[in-house]
Amino acid sequence: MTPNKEDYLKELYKLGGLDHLVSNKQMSQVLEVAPASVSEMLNKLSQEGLLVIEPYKGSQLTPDGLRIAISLLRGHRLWEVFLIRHLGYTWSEAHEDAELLEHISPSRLTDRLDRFLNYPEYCPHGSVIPKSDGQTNEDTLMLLADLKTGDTSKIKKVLEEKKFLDYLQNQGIEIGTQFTVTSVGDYEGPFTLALEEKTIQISYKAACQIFVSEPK
Amino acid sequence: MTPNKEDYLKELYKLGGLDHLVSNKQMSQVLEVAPASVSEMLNKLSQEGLLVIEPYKGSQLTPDGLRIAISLLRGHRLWEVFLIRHLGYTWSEAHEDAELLEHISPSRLTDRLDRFLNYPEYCPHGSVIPKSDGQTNEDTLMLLADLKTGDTSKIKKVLEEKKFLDYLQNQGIEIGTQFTVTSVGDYEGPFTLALEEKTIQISYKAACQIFVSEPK
DNA sequence: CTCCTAATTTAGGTCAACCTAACTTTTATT
DNA sequence: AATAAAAGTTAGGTTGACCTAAATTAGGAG
Repeated sequence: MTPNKEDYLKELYKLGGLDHLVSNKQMSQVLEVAPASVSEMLNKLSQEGLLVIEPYKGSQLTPDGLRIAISLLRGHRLWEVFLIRHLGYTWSEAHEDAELLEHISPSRLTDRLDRFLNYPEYCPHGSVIPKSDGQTNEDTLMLLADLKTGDTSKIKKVLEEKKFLDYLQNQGIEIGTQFTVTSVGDYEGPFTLALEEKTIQISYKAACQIFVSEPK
Repeated sequence: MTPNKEDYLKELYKLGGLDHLVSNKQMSQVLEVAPASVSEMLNKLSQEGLLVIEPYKGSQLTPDGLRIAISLLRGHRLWEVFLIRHLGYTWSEAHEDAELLEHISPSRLTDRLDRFLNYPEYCPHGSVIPKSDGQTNEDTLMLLADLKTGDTSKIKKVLEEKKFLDYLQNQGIEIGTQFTVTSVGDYEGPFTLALEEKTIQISYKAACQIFVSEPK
């Protein structure tokens, strides 16, 4: 299992899990390789029994592939906790270096790291950290984009993408931040949020990448 | 710079530093690749200006190559400190996983790790940890194998090799352990050492892989 | 229901890092 | 100094992961 193949499995999981097939096009976009390269690599991985291909339709992880993907995510998120909690990383820095470190996550290491960090439930960006046995209970969250004016809620999870993370951190948004939606622009217009200390505006696109708890 | 090339530079440094040429044979042994593969790779690295080859004689790092090699060693040793101090690794486990982690050591990460660990001077096996700027003041030590009966000294550094490390740790040898040589076998016979609490015997070969301070 | 477009696959090629086998240079021995 | 052994290099081949270009399939629009 090379770092390369690991990335294919991880992205396949993130894009579809066990729910639905993932197209080669999506894979080629997130992995930034040519579609032909995706076909080729997926064929190898399917021969290894890690995923199943429906030709021209898409592919999906097998239980074996799932196990590997989840352990990568576990490593990634534990490393993020370490980098932010102990080394003073920013959100986006932590994500970047965790992308490298996740490929060095034998269970001997991740299990001990987990203990050292005192078994954190969430990564700094709000994603659930799978347990050592691969178990992972995702919370049911909603998109900020689906809130209405007047709703009050809490930031629970954000998608991990460098520029987006920097943008959020500059705005002062953190996991757990409580806010009230004070206005929602029409036609995918911006959301205005009242935080504890200040009011900020975020684009509709950003609102689609932020998960929040049920509003009250 | 791939992890592969990094390993060539690191081993070249460990085998010869800037002192003397290193033969391809040595390189092929420590890297466990065919001699022909060494020739090929060293050629590439010399084209990149990281080392100089004297055909049929051996090769040596340039200042650029040295810089990379030292930063790898720095990463390796800092990771070892972390693994042992915070994750409860044994000597040999720490060495193994540090071999992987060292290839993920951008200075952003190692410098912060260094600070987190409170700027340790030595790795758990007694090697000096190079500073961020590449500076490294090696202590002058002597081999345990060169001590005479009656000499009293302290363990300062041990070579990092899995089976050897396990052997030492089982014997209760640690960096800083004080001991007195109570007998030296003839013809490369074993050394008998009186530690604080007990007496142990170690082979001549082992005595050649242990560094100690000047006896008093 | 045909046809066009977008997605996918196949074919053929590159590059990095390895290998074995054959050849050359160095060195050590007689 | 001649030559055999050891070390190093060159040549040619393999594998993994990528690429472009060409051929194929799927699915929606008229």
